[in-house]
Amino acid sequence: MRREPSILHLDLDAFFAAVEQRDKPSLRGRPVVVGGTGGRGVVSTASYEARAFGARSAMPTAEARRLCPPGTAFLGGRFAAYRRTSEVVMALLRELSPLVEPVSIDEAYVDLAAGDHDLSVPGVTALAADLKARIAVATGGVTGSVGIGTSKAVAKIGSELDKPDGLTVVPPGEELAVLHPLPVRALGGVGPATAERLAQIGVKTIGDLHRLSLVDLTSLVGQAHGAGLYRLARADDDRPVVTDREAKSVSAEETFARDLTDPARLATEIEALAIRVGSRLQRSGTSGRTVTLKVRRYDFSTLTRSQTLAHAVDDPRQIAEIAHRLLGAVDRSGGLRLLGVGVSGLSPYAQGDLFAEPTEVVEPVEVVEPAELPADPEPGPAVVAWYPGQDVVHPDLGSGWVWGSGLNRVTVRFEGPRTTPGPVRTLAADDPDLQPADPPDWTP
DNA sequence: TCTGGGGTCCTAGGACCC
DNA sequence: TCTGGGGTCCTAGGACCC
Repeated sequence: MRREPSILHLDLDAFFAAVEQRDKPSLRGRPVVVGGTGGRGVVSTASYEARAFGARSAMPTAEARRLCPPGTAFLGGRFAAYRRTSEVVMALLRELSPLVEPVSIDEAYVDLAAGDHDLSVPGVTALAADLKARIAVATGGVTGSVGIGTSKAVAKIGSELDKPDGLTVVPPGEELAVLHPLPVRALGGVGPATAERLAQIGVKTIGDLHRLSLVDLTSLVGQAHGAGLYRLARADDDRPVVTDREAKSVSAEETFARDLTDPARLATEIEALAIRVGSRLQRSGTSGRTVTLKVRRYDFSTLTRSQTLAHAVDDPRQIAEIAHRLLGAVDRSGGLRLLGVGVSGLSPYAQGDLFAEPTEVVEPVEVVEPAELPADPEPGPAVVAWYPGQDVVHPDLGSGWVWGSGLNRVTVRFEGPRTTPGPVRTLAADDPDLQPADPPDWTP
């Protein structure tokens, strides 16, 4: 725990749904559910309007459909748009400090002590308010909740306290007063199973947890977990903000619309998964020694089978061959609902070739520097609001997304053939040919 | 038309080595 | 003759996170 509130946690509010509402004005103010739209889909994100009807993350989409009224939008998701919007936000965070730890596409920690900031409570409060305003402008209205405190755990809990669009600074010395009334579930690492175990001995709040001895806690939930919770209940958390971590495993899995029994179909699916995993390994210049097959049966029982090899692999054919052999040893009667293939035990460089250089991934990009363009007159009202990351279409130039925008110009990167990034073009912001793209998969 | 997909970390038992 | 213990690797499963 630090003496100053120098760790910031940002959590974007209902992020996927917020991006959809930004890009499709007709969705604003209405319930929006983003996630799997098929029969076995689950909800990734529900907008706050949808949450009012009970829709929640991880809920089966079928249940969300029952809960939400007609007119609710159920969307499959546009991950490229989310990633681009996320990058805009992460770039703003990196302006605050070089120490930014993205936790996921919509969440990050920032170590403000590594930047040049006034770390008093009023100082960081003003900083957070300014950050939130800049995020809203840069993303076209996506909001985030910020928590600031003397540790990661306190910052994270702070960001949860005032959602959405929240701002909570926990002053040094007040950590326990903030933590102790909260349910144990508020602590990172306390899920349904741990909460249930704690509830059985009458522990409901973090304050209750504080009264448990280390021995009681570890005997209840295990050595590492118990020791971790013992410290968290005391706001004793010195985990650093880490900018990038090496991946430890790469995997792909698929739930089928109907359970599969046909051996040929299963073999095809394994090959497809192995190609997804292998190509990602090759793109990142890694390979791994352990191949894992995951199987979920018709009754939702789930098992894994793995094999560790003498050498690391990244070749989809080899991965598929091992996964297929592992599948041969599991009971497939009754049908399989899901198959997954993963590779772990990763090491840099492929296939045990010690002298190979990592494959350089070259993205062909043709960029027209926006700097060559005339500057915008200042100040003045924007003609049209364009937002970085926004999907757009142009009758002659095709589909693309907004790279940057000024008061009366907009820079768009148009998609090239297939997935090759196309050229960047700058257009007048009021060009009538340029239109926001409608999000696909729109089901009223 | 119940329950996704991509991860991380921990535990526990057995094999094997010293 | 009898009886160890520690460390590491592998496998499988489970909890948890977003």
